[in-house]
Parts: sequence; C-alpha cells; structure tokens
Amino acid sequence: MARPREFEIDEAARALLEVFWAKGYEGASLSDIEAATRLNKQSLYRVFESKRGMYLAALATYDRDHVAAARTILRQAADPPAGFATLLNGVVDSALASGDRRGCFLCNASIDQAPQDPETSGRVASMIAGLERTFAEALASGPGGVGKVDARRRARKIMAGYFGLRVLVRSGAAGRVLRDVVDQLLEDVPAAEKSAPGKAVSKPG
Amino acid sequence: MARPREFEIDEAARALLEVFWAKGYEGASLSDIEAATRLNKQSLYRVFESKRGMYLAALATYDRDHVAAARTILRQAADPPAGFATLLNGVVDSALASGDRRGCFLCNASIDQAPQDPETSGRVASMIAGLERTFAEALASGPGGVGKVDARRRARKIMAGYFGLRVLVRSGAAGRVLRDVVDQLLEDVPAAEKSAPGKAVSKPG
DNA sequence: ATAGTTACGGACCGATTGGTAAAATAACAT
DNA sequence: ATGTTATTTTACCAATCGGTCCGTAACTAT
Repeated sequence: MARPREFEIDEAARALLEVFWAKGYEGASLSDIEAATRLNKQSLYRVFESKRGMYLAALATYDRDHVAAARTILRQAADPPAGFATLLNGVVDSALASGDRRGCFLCNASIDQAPQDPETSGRVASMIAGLERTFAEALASGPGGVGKVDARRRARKIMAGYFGLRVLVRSGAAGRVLRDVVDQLLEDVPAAEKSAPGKAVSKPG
Repeated sequence: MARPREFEIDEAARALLEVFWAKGYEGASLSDIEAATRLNKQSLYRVFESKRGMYLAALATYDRDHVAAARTILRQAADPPAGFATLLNGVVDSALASGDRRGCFLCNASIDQAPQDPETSGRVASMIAGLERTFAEALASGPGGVGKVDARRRARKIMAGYFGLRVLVRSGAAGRVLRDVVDQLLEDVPAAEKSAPGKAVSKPG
C-alpha cells in the first residue's frame, strides 16, 4: 500500500488561490507557490501536474468558495435589495476595514490568463455566466421581482458595475469613490415592495 | 555632433503599449518587447532605463492616446447621451467587428501592476480620477445636465460599469451580453432635453 | 524482514529571465 | 579625416524559471 499523502488538496488549492490572487499567474514563481502552500513543488506537481494546473485549481476554488458565497448571500437575503446591499457593501467593507484590496479573482483571471489560455477562458466564461444567472435569479425573485428578460439585462448591468467596483478596489480607489459606486448600483435593484415602507435598502441622497 | 536617434520614442512607446496590453507586465519578456518594438534592448534601456520604465511609458501613452480619445468623444458629442453612446458602443463594436479583446489597459494595469508597484499605482489613480472628471463634466453639461455632486456620483457609477464592460470584453463575453450592458448603462445618462423628441439615444425596452 | 506502491525532499536540468558591457559600425557637424 | 554620440551585434552575467529525477520514507500485505 502506498504512502499516504500528508496534505489536504483543498487546503493546498486555497493557498494556491491566495498566491495567484495576489501576484497573478506569471508574477507568482514556484518559490512563491512553495512558500504559500508550504509544500515542495514535487508534491504539487504530483497532484496538479503543472503550474497551469495549479492555477486552474485556484480558479475552481474561487468558484466553489467565493462565487458560491455571493450566491448564498443573494439567495438567503430577505429580498434582493438587502442581498445586493450585503454583497456590495461587503466588498467595500473588506477593502476599508480589513485592507483587502485583492479585488475579484474572476476579474483578475479574465484579464490575466483568460486571453492566454483557452482552458482558463472557458472556465472564466462559465463562472461569469453562473454569476449572471445568480444575479438574474435574485432580481427576478420576490414580490418586487422583475420579469425574466428584464432581470437578465439588469443582472448584466449590475454585474458589470460589480466587476468595475472590484477593479476600483484593486486599483486602490478611495472609500468615498467605492461607496458612491455601491450606492448608485443599488439604485438599480428594484425595491422589494413599493407599498412596504422601511424595506428598501438604498435611498438616494 | 552626436548620431541622431533613429527611432521615435513615441512610436516605441506605442509598440510597448501593444505588447504589455496583450501579455501583461510579467508575461511580456524582453524578447517579446524587442520583437514588438523592432528595437534592441540596449536602445530601449538607454531611453526607458528598465522594463518597469517601459511599462510606465506604455501607461502614459495609453493616457495620452486612448483616455484622451474618450475625453474627446464626450466633449465633442452633441450631448451626453450621444457621447456616452459613441464611447460605449465603440468598445463593443471594436470587440465584435474587429476582434479587439484587449480590454482597457487602465483596468488591466489596475489589476496587473498597480498592486505591485507604487509608481504604477499612483499613475493609475491619477488616470482614474481624470476619467471620472471627464465623465462628470459630460454628465453635468448641456440642458439636461445634472448638478455637480450628482454628476460625480453618476460618473463613478458609469465608470464602474464601463470598467466592468471592458473586463467582460477581455474575458471573451458574447456580443449580446456586451450590448445589454451598454444599453443598460446608457439609461443612466440623463436625456439631453426632455422636450426634444428624437434626441435621446437609448430607450428602455 | 521483505516487497510493492506512492509520497517527500534535495539535487539537477535546459531554458529563459532582466540587465550590463564591449566592440564594430553608423550618422552627423566640423 | 576627426570628434561625438547612437545603434547594432555579440557576448556575458547571475539569478530564476518551470519542470524532472532519484534516494529515502511511510504504509500495508505477505
């Protein structure tokens, strides 16, 4: 019987995500990767086959952990405005309170490796389509929900704004810029119910 | 008297922009750079001092050529809706008709090198602030112009959407997604004049 | 204790990296 | 022809790159 592996693949994948998120694909060397995962590259090569395999594992981890978390926020919210408010404000809160300026790894990968690698491009496209569906479902849900077609179009717009917000976070934009973007984006989310006072989350002014 | 330099620095900078735009900073090797500029690295080192200097020159060129072009489109348009329509539709037209999927080099740099290099970070921040001012000026202009404060907030939102649109372009998103984003973003641009029929560019539905 | 299978850690590999140096050649004015 | 500076070519550099190889180790079954 074989020698048992001494590390958790999921844990390694999370560490891989951290280093690729911070430094990008080309910017992360195998030394960086070894340091981040606390593993030797031979161990990593045995599981992931190549540096590119490590990157794809990082992308899958981001989908499973972070994109799924966004989906959960929207699905478990009392209503879409609350859901989107939690999601978008969470991005800004992380940036301002915790100094988390990594941005969105999906955006980063869209710019970094999607143009360079068909496999990454396909995975990115699939994840973006999933996020759009998540946003559209949220916008179509509840008493104030819009129709399916309108939901999809609005979802695309809010998702573009969301991606733009995350680019601004990574660029180092100031808190007031980020807050303005969030406040304005939330105005695109239809109110939960027009006749229910106090339920809408974002008010202009 | 000295031998005159045999290449235009501006032309070299434009070629540098092309290669960094396509491959990113770390992804572009000196071999790539020599091929793109058709110059030897010694010649480039004499002018730009380092690879990072070449990147900063590329960024300055992007500001001077492409960001300035956006500013010109908005300033020379008949009204803000027309200006933003030209700007945003131009992005999608380039992607669909010409296959230009490079995205926005300012976005790319925000994600790629701004987190890694303070000088790049500062330049990027300055360029983003300039673009915001440009959008705000456009939104505040004309008979349908909004107030300064509102213009700035809307500018931030539309700029975020614009950045998101360009991330989607680079990620390879389909034309209909891009068109929806543009159409939806244009709804945020106040109509030129409420009583002037036929002048508004983007109508819902 | 030994064999079989797989994992770990250090060594190794050819290629490439960003950058520098020197020599030959070139372009210009004098 | 000379002086000055630039370009090109060639060479060089240490370091690092992504990836592979091999000796040792961990486990179970025999």
